[in-house]
Amino acid sequence: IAERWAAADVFAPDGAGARPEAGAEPFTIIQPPPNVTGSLHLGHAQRAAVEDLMIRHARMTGRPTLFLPGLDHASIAAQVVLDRILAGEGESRASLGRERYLERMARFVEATRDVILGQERHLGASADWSRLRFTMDDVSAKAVRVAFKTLYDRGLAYRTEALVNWCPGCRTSVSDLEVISTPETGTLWSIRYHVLDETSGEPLADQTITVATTRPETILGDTAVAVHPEDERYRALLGRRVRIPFVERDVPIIADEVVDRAFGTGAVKITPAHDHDDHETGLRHGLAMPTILDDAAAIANTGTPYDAMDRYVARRAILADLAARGDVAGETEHEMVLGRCQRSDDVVEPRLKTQWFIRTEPLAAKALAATREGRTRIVPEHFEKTWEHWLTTIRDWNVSRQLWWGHRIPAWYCPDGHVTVSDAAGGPDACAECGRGAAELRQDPDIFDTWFSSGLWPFSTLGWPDETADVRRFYPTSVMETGYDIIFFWVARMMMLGIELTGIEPFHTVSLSGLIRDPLGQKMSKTKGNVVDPLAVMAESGADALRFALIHGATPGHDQRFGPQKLELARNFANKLWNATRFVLGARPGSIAAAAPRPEPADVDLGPVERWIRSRAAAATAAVDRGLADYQFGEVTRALYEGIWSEFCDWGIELAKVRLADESLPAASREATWWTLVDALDTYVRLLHPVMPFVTEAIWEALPHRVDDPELLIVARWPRSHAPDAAIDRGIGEVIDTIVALRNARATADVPAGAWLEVHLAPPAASRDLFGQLAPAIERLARARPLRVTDSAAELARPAGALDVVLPGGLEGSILPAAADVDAGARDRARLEKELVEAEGHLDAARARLANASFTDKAPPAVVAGARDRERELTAQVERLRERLAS
RNA sequence: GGGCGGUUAGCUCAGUUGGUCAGAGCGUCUCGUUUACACCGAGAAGGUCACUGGUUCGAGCCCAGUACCGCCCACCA
Repeated sequence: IAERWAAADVFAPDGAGARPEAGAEPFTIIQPPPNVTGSLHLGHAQRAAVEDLMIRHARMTGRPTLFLPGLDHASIAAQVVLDRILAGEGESRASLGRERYLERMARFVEATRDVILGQERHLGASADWSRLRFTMDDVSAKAVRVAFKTLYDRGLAYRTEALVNWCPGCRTSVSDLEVISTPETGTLWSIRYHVLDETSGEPLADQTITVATTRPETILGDTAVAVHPEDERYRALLGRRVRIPFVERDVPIIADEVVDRAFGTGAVKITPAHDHDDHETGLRHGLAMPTILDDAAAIANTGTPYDAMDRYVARRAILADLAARGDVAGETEHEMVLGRCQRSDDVVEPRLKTQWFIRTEPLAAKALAATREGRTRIVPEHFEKTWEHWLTTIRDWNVSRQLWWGHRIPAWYCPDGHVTVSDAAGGPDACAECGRGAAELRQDPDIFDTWFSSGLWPFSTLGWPDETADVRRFYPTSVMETGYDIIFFWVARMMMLGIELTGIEPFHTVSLSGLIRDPLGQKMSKTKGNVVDPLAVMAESGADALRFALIHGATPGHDQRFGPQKLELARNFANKLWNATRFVLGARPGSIAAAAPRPEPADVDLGPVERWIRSRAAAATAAVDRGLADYQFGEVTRALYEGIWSEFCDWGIELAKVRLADESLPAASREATWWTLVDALDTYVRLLHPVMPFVTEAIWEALPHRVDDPELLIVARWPRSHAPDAAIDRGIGEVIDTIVALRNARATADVPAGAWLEVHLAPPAASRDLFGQLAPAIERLARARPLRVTDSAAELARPAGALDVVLPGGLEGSILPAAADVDAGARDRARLEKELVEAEGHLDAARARLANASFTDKAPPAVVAGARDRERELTAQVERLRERLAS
């Protein structure tokens, strides 16, 4: 089927088969391009299902739709994966070198991209594959260069020495978002620093100041000890100096308000190059900032024996040596928060580095304005608070990565240290400041944070910065759909960069889905071994079932547990629809030729059942439209499940069967019934297509079409919504309630299900005709034969043992027992008694409500009228039940 | 330390303008006749909608507070 779609050229916005309506506004969806690091998981499948649902719906409404597929180079994630593979081959980043490493990466990516794209196609994603884009392709590369240069020219990108988050495992800096705060129990050591004698300048054996630290190895980088300015305990020591052990550095005791007197000893060692607070303190006091850790987080440049030791090895050694000197004053267990690398889980070290940053405050302000002023809407709404909070407390974004796989930062440095940022593919011709030739310039070895290029995705994929036709037509885009877990990483960056660089919000709606969890509610992860492979699921249950299950269980922004039961529900549903189709196709009256064109059945030939079937299909259309408009896709599938199964199959088809089989009716009537079934099925199949594209396309192929229908359902027109027929809905509703009540009575009385019993019904006057017309259907569905519809309850035949049915609408019935089973009525008495108790309860409540003057005064008239009706119905029902029980 | 979300039938969850809203699927218990479907059909049992107050004629639905659970953000050594 997917091949037929492709052959018909329906995926492109203006594909030959896509049939966009002239003048219709384009609909563009932004999907997160999956990482090229491996294969897709259920989260991707959910994303793709939801996105494809929106795209298919838009396409069916005649809009030119752009669903642009893509892949993200995922620099750090990809490197972590490749490094692991290389390790298995006995190689490493270092052993290969930059060039060969990148070649190896290209081969790796080539292999995984085919896997990923295959999975997306398998799912039925109706993307325009001819536009497949990659965040590392030439167009993206140009967008990255131009974006960066623009930001630089506007003073929004700057290079500075600052404390960055350094991951020793990945050997790169990472952004604040990639540092995961992890609560851990550590140790807080108290360490004595010896105060210097003011005259000799030598440390005093007996005068010390005790500092508290969780990282003793950073002692080697200490350049001060700080106390609170108003701390009486240390006032006398202010201005004195202490000697830092091992490095034998003499440093001042300074006063700074950052110190919390109540914490630890109230004195804190200051390591400006390896701690954020200390760095600030160091800047305030003009302290030296020696770096004592190398890229691998081993001690370096201290001139001590600890050099080259790993940070934790050094920590133990230093503690032991301090203890030997008698300078460890104590240690206590300490609950603290450690920053760990999102990718490698290594403890991140703050380090001083000269790197590139994006000034985020002005960008964030614009993004906030966009959501506050409603130009971009976030669904579900409550994420706006999270959004607000993050964007109002945002810090500058470190975009330099000391990795190889990614976009090289287009900044060149001349021997004099001048910076030249260029967006030219070949780099600058000369230093922007001193004019030195390109040969003397050296390009920054670093690459960009992978999210920098992802942040340009909505427009870089359309050809920006060039003024392409695609940019003009499809930008800004319509809906950005993704999981809420990357709202900061990706969504916020797209908004910030998009508004700054293009002057307009990149999309009008941000639709955030929840995460897929395993049946126990745990996050799926490879280490837990609870990851589900979408391909395996599809092999077992089909792509349609997977899509339905993923969409059915979801509420916007909320996680869902996913397991086999949900899949089974979906698969059964597809099966049900398939079987219903088989029935409809097989029930074609002989008077209709197999290839007959589909007529609009004439109103005169429609009976109540046919009108009801149409009405319910209309109701389903309205419900689906509502769900789609609100991004409540779970509501869409619920409406379809209910409409197709509980209404169309359970009642529509069953009621229609009677007329189809009735040879006494004119052929036109039976034909109208069949065409009505076809029509309803057609509507349901169209409505369901965005969720379950494959079965519906297959069913559609087998259905008779209208003259203006296209070959393929994927581009068939979305059903027009019209109001349900309230009168027929109410009437058939009564019939259904009656049949259920008759079945109920039969079951509770233990009358064999297969037995035909004589039934007398006295429907309310308004429904008498309808019951008369539907008598054959009631007969069949309630197994009531003969069935007599009488004008009043008084005429009901009620021999001994009759089963009684009393409905709220004023309807009564009797089921006459077989002669051999006169006790049936007695067995059924309990049911009637229970019904009486329930009805009385409801009646009491209704009366109490109406007795309340403030209710009748203040409630809307329609509500009061409804309550009156209900009271009347209940009163009648209670009376009749009492009579029946009394007789 | 802030913020957000959740708490509805044994399980998984719907319930968006407060007025038949107490629901669905699975599971459980009965029973299966009518050739679309046993991946099915019919019937049934099962909930003081976490708790406490408040607003209202009326509250799963709005407000305040409490208790658990989960998530996000957070540079206190």
